[in-house]
Amino acid sequence: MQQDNLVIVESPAKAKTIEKFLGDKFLVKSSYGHIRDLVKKGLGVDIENNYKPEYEISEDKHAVVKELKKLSKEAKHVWLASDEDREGEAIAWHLQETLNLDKSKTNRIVFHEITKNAIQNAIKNPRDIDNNIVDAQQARRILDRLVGFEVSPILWKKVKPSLSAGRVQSVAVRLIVEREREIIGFKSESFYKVCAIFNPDSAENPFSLKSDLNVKFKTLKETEEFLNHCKSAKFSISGIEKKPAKKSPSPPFTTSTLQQEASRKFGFSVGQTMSIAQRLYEAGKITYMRTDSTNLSSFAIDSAKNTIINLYGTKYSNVRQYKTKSKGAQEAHEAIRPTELENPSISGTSQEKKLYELIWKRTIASQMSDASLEKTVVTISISDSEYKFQATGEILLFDGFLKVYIESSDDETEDGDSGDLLPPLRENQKLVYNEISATERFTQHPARYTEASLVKKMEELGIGRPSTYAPTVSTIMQRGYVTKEDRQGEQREYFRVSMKKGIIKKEKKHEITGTEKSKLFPSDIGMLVNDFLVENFRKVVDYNFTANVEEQFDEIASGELEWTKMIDKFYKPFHIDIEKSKDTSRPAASEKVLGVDPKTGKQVSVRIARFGPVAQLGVSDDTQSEAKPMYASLKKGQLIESISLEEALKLFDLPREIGKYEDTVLVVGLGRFGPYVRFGKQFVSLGKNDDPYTVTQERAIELIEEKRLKEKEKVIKNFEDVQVLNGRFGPYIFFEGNNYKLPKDVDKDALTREKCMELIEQQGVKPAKASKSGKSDKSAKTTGMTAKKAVSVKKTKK
DNA sequence: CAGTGAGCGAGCTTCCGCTTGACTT
Repeated sequence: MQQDNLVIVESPAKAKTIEKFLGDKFLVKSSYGHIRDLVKKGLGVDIENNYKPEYEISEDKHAVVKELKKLSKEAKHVWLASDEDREGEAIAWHLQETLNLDKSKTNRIVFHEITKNAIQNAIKNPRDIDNNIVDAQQARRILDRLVGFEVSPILWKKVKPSLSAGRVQSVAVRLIVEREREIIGFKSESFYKVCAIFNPDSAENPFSLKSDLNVKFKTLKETEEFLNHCKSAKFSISGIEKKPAKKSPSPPFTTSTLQQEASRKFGFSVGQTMSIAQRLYEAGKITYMRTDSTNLSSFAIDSAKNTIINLYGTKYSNVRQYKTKSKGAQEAHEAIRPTELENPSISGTSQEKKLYELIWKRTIASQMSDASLEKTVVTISISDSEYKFQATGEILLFDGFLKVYIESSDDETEDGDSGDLLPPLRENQKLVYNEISATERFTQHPARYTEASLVKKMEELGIGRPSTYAPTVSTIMQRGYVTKEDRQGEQREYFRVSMKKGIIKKEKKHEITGTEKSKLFPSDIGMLVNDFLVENFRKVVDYNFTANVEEQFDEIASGELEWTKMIDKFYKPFHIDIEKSKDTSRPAASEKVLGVDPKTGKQVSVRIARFGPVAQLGVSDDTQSEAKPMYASLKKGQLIESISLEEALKLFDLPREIGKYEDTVLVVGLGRFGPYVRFGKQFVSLGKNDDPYTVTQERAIELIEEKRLKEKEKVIKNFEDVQVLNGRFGPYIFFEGNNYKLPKDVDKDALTREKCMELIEQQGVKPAKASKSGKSDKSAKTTGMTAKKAVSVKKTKK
């Protein structure tokens, strides 16, 4: 059966919804995003020919294009209904070109909400493709290609193959590198924070009042002087100030704010959040999840209002319109919201439920009344002193939106005690102290980025789009520029001085500081590449570069600027920088001399070598009399930028001998997968709590025996060249470095060598994996396993 | 897995933004 009208949208889920609204004269299909792009191989831009782009149908889109071609030929009218933004306009244009659509029967339509009314309205108000907007997109695309494909090859040559640079990713890396340098350069200072607990001086209405001193002392001496003064001082309330305050809800979610809240509240990575949201979207539970708009449709506002009145009453409802303020927003979609606002929860996995409920709460709260509070500040003066104590209290007069949703914040401040209820107090009331205490605190370095806070920063700078935030974060990790890591904190000493009944007590205490969870750290390569880019392509990695070119794209879109002129103006000087950078020597800072080893007098340096960052003891171009230099890989978490001479020297303490067992030396070392004990040719991992620098012979022997026991249990049958082994996924056959499946119905205990060979032949004999010469059977086994793994990885990639 | 760190130089890598699936171990 053939329909008169073909409507093409970007997303299949959207197509499904729209089809319901349009009736049976309309067939709604999806293009699955862009169908055409610059050629995959080579630059794809003809520089000599006024930057003429060379497009091709994307690899995975041939089937879609074929189907759409057929359907569009059959249809009487084709409606290009891609999103109303730059990319959407380009998608419509590429469709028209690729499908060879007859202009007389093709129209471009857009709608802002997915309702029957809006869509029928759109059909009534068709237009043509706006070529200026298409040109703006082409300029964007071509600029990104020129930057990416001209700078990346320079990195392959100067630093390492397969690296990459781009308008978005390189700035993201720069943010992380520069933040790390701020942290490295940060000098923490300590100060004393003074708190007091007061009681009334008469016993009639007992209470205790917590308060903070309005100054912080720099030294212990000052602090003790102050406490001494307090011994005999008189305290009284010199002021009570009440101030009304209100809090307003945040706007509904965009992609970036959803990623941030899901990260803060549930610890989701940005990729995780997006894939859960994708499932909710496909199930029709929420609106589109890649959006920069905080706008809600009139339908959503109405039904939020009804839901709020039903659940909480009229005084909780407050209809609000939000304006999107992020840079470069294109507003093709609504904010992320539940499709049905009357449903506070849904069925699904626990993650889906959590995310849905978060979206529901945020959306509903955004349409609720302000919370109103009363803040009270009580000032307590001290006789013969300028200093004052202050107690603050907060009373919630009306909860409003807080009934539903409380937003989390990135900087979790240590003292969140500003919301206490104060006891009844009066001016000039006399107080006595119960305890006055001063605790040593430390200034904090700026926080490292999390995935989500990086996205927040990128959005502020207008870098990247909702559809690329998560992929960009994973690209810079894949390239090895940054890693997401946990770090264990360190113990720190601090003082606490307290006074009760005139007696001053000084204590030394301990706390753990510097613990990091899922934070982004730059690698040495990341720092090196960043410095190279900043030095040679300052303009492109400038934080304002995107904002500047966006302004020009807007001018192209409004017809004030020709796209080829804009690109030419950018490319000419850019390409000169490319040529210049080829002449520069290897990026600076590739080697750093730390100093001299006091024991041997040899030079200690660090650099990036073929297998990563290493410390080097000695100089390689020394005279023949010198021995070859020694090398040691840097440990995880150590950076060339910040490693000290002492830390570098310590790396050479391993491997070290710790004794003998069964006439074989025991050597402790640090491998790629952590600390180990080597016993002859066998390697045994150290436990979590074993320190390779202090581990004893006894402990090592214990570990070896443990491993031996495991090995014993591993072998089920041993026919010398063929073995039946117990593996992670159950028993399997091992032969010539390869693993073979053991069918479930075979009794493993009754296996013979012949039966094994039969099973192997059935599965096809795999080529023997040559083991490294001079290795024992056991190590041959392990190398065989990895070799097989590597092969299968390659296969899936193809 | 647990070494290595130099060197011939084939053929490969790479961007940003739109969209979803497709494979198993």
